[in-house]
Amino acid sequence: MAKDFVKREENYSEWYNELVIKAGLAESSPVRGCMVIKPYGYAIWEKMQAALDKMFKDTGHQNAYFPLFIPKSFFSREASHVEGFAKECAVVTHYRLKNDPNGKGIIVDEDAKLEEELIVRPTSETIIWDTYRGWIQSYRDLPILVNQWANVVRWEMRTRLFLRTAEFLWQEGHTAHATEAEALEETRKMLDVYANFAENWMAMPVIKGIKTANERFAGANETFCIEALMQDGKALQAGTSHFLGQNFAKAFDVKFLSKENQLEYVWASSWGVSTRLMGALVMAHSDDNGLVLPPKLAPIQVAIVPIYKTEEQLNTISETALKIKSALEAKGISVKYDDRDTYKPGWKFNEYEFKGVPVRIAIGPRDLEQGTVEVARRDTLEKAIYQITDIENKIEHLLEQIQLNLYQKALTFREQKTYKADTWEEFKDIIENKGGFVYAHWDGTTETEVKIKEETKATIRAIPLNNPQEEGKCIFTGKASTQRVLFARAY
RNA sequence: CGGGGUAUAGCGCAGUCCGGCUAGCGCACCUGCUUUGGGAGCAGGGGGUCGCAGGUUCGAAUCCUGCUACCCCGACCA
Repeated sequence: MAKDFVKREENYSEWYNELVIKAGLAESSPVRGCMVIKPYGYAIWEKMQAALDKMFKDTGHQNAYFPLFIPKSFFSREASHVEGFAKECAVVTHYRLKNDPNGKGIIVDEDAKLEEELIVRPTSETIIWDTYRGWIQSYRDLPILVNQWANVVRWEMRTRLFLRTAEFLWQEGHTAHATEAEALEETRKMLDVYANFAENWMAMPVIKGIKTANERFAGANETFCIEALMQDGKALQAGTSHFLGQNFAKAFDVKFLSKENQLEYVWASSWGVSTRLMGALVMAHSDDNGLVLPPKLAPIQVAIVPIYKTEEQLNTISETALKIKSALEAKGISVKYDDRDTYKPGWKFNEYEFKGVPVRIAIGPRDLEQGTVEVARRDTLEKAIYQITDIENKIEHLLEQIQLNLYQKALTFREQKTYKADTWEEFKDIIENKGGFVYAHWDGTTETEVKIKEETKATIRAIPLNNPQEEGKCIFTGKASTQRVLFARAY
């Protein structure tokens, strides 16, 4: 596969697209902008889900499920929310089809028109807050800490596999609190959960920050985000956590009686990550030989390939291979022993390399004589001879090393691609010619932000948390500024 | 929604300008033999409403009209 595969440097988008398709992660579907997630891709998503779900449960959340369809009127309740999503909603208008009386095919039955159109959810704040009204009367009913795993639909103009599809899978947490401080704390806590997941599971370093008003979620008072840098120097928003204030409580009339017997509006947060993380994972680590998966998210962590000429050889090799397999599995390591005789070893080597399997073990007659195996690691492509004795601990250690190395590699890359710009010329030069993150002073106005975007396609990705304060002048207007913000071109 | 492009086997393409025998090539697939420590070789074989619908013609992948889908660049976005 790698032999007729587009190189990263030649065309990053094409490289990404081919990789996703040829590694068996996903493919586009007959429906505009939609995507089929194939078994291998879904297996990775399931590992992500499992890890995230546990983190949500560990922070006191429960899962629930709300309807796919939202009455149109719900959307207009929160003004900025409807404005933000109106342009990309799929709408259900009828509920029945019939045979075309004029002969062929099937048509919409005009008699089956819905009184009120239904929106296919682009996000669930509205239906959830409508529901929460019935769940909340007193401060004793709070907080509500609920997450839902679901699909949502946003009718985007242009789509890209995983990064932007018309329908995508995600989780959305929706919490309700008695106080502003508690809701804010929840918002920050979940941002930390996301950052932790990105860095420790995906091996992808992220910048935590706050979005500018211009980039804020429609209906939020504050949007927190984690931003990652991809290998082509473009930024990717990997997760968001929103402080919604009392906006949705007011729009859906969700009040509670406080300890002090006062009727008050509920405070809210919402937070989500999506299958976009799959795209991030691919773009963060993979190379010209294909996918590179961090061990913690690899569906197959170790592939064992036998090398043999005769059936007797295969039988003796299998004996050793299966012993190694169960020793590794006893450690919780997922292993595939690939003794298919329909493919040759060289073909299998490339196959597992292309699919990003972190560790490959090859066992041949030579190894059997010497009590060794050949171990190849995907991240560095290095091969080494290991004694079989204590192999499970050595491999376990190696997987940990690979996980750390991938993170370190991505971090080093990001640091190399992070710049400071003090003048407009410098800023434009970096954005145009180098790519990456650029820290620069900004006068704090949306007007300037929009103009910078128009001229350079760079947007403010975030105002980093704990951002050092520093006197300076806006690179665009020259007006006074107190801190640098993070700019980049983004996906 | 604006600008550009493409549509021929599972994938990638040639053929279209200038209509003509049975629509080709590479990869993949199937069978057989030889192979197996980094994508094997040889031989044989299967697979096509040429995007859809009309039209011109003795004859259309090729010319004309209409439609549809997809890709790239913008605007929009996780």
